[in-house]
Amino acid sequence: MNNKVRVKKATKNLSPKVMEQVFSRVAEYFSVLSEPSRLRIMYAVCSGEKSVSEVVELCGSSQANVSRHLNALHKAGILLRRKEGTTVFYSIADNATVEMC
Amino acid sequence: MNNKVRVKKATKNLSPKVMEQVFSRVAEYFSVLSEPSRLRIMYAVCSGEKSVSEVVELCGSSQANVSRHLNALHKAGILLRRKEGTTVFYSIADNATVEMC
DNA sequence: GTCAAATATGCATATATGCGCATATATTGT
DNA sequence: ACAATATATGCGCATATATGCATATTTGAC
Repeated sequence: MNNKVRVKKATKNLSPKVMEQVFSRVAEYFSVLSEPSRLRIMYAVCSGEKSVSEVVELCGSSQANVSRHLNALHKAGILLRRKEGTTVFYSIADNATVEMC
Repeated sequence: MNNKVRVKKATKNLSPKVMEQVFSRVAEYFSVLSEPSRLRIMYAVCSGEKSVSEVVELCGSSQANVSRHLNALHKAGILLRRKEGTTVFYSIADNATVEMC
């Protein structure tokens, strides 16, 4: 099945309003991945669950920045979050994201 | 092969400097796809080659904006460009990009 | 309660970028 | 050469966001 048919099938039942919402969501998703700093963080985390301070060590960015970026990646559903005492661990939610990058 | 091993294999021979360049390129690629207006244009074009004015009709944005966005998508290697007289046609360069969206 | 460690957040600033507007450029037909 | 059409681009503005700095918040140990 060619691409034209595939996309048509996938979107034929969507109203223009819904299409706009889809565009917004997809754009937001890509937006989170559109910065080298966050990709560096993704690279640090994709080898296994890491705490914020571990990512700070690996990436060399400031703690404040890493915390913000990890939060953004988490809110976008790209990273999972696990709290253990005062430490917060982040890990890849879906390997497909890493494959894509 | 799990993701950790895959990424390690894919990056083990890359120096930190090269890694940074990779991050920059990937980020730039995602950046182009991180706006609803450009995704709308992608959706217009993914059903088949379209001229600039056709995309303007389909998207409802201004001619200037559409032209800029098409140019950006072309420079990122996401769209192909074909000139015929005064008309410029754009088309999807790689279906994988559409699949991804 | 107090202290220390880990993480998150408020604020100011610098940079980037999308958009509207007007205009430039290129190509075809007369 | 001139006009008409299609496309591209320069400019200014408004908005978004990454970063550094300081500080707040949360949790565990004593």
